[in-house]
Amino acid sequence: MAKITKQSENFSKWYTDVILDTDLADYGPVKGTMVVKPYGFALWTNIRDTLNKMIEDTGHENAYFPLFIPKSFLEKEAKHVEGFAKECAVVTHSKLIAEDGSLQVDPNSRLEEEIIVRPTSETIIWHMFKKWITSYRDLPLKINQWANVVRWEMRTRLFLRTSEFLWQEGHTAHATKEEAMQETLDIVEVYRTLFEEYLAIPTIVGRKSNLERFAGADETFSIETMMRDKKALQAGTSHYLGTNFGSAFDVKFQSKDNKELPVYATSWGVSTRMVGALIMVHGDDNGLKLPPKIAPTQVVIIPINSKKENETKFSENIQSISKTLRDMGVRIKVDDSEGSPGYKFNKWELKGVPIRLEVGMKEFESKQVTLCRRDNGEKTQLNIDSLKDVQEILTNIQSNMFNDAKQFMEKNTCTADSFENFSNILSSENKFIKAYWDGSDETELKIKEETKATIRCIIDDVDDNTKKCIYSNKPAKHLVVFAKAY
RNA sequence: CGGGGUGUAGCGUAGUCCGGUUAGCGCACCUGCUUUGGGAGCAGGGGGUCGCAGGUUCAAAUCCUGCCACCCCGACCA
Repeated sequence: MAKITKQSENFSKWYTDVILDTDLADYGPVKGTMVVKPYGFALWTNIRDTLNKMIEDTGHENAYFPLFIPKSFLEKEAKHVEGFAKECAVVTHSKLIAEDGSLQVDPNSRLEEEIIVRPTSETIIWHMFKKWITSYRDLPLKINQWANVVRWEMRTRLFLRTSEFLWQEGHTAHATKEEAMQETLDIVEVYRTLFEEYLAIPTIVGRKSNLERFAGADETFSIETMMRDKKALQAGTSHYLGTNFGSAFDVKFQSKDNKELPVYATSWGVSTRMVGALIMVHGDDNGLKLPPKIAPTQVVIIPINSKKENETKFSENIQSISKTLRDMGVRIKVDDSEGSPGYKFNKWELKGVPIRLEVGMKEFESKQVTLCRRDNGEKTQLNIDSLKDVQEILTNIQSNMFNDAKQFMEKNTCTADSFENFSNILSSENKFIKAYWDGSDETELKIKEETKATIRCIIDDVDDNTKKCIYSNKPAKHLVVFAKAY
């Protein structure tokens, strides 16, 4: 395990170093693909299980739809096609021929209709919804699936943007516009809770501008987060799809009073990108820093008994400490591998384990453990009889990490009253900027061109004429957050 | 696709301009001894079709031709 690049030297390199050195993931052989290694998968699993419970608790059911989508399905919703056409993996043949030890595609096996590897599942799900929805009694239909999707991206980065990624995608169908919009917003709250209470990541929530909206949505809400380099990461989205997919797939239902009515839709998702957010929001020069609630290992115990004194009693002590913690429901690991204590301290700090307990002869004799916190580096002595305090310390670390991140985001969010001021901030400090915007695509594009900052989301609407657009100076329609984004 | 690079052991590299011993070094790995409370030391050891194919030559990692792959910067994006 080599030393990682400092954040201040090269943040991108730091990010990659951390992922590779902590065994979260590795590169796959096909460009843009990623192997999620056991430590990374354990982290993902914890996030997934937490969110899955929240999704089920809000009345959604899990299901699984096919990976393969007929090409014609994607053509049915005009904007959806446009948005995804340029990044689809396409299956065109079904056979290979072995020739002198090499494989050739069999030209005779060409498929009549090409198959798309799903970049998202709206089309296939609405194809099925047509079969399932006929009456008001079938609504609302609230489905979620955990799946992999493929988007053939030009530039990829571990966890943030890979050709294939894991996610959950929720798809719901409703009888009214109001109900669908409420669902869209309810999900935003579910995501916000996941981020703030479990991942300890503060969020900014708002609507997307026309240009940034999901292909096929009438309205997109996004969860925006600030990384340690002050760049924004869109960490989750919830879309109000109106009747776009309902009408594209000809889904209608009969109401109580026997009318034929359109079906309203939502879709929403979060992905393995969350792991990237976790790394970049909390990590420091010593590596990962994982919030206790989702850390694969919450407490690592390092036995230190180099001289192998009193071995039996010593290891009984370690076992008793482990058992006490395990019985409390704490996820622990004892590192009794070979290697120096210093090496292990650094290794587990790098891996972001919230609490390290050092137990050597000193501690053994005084019936104590040395407790070191990953969030602030504090070392304290803890009596063996007070091990139950660990639970409370974990809770404290969790909230401390959230507060740190929140403070960081607030400190690096400002307002701008002129475009000159606006550009200066972006070129010198790279902060989030709250500013007024006239609501036009044109202005948004010009600002992006000149500063590389984009509208992350709309946080408020304006209807009096006193507020002016930061760029055009025309009457403002919205208060928005600008930032450079991943 | 436009611009710029790079391919030598698991990783990082020297050597290429100017062809010439057994392709060198660091990390990692293996063995042994000494160590072990903040990334241990010493000694020994294993691992290479020098991206691929062809050519020039007594001799090619090095020169020539062709191909392939990957990386960085731009448009796309959970």
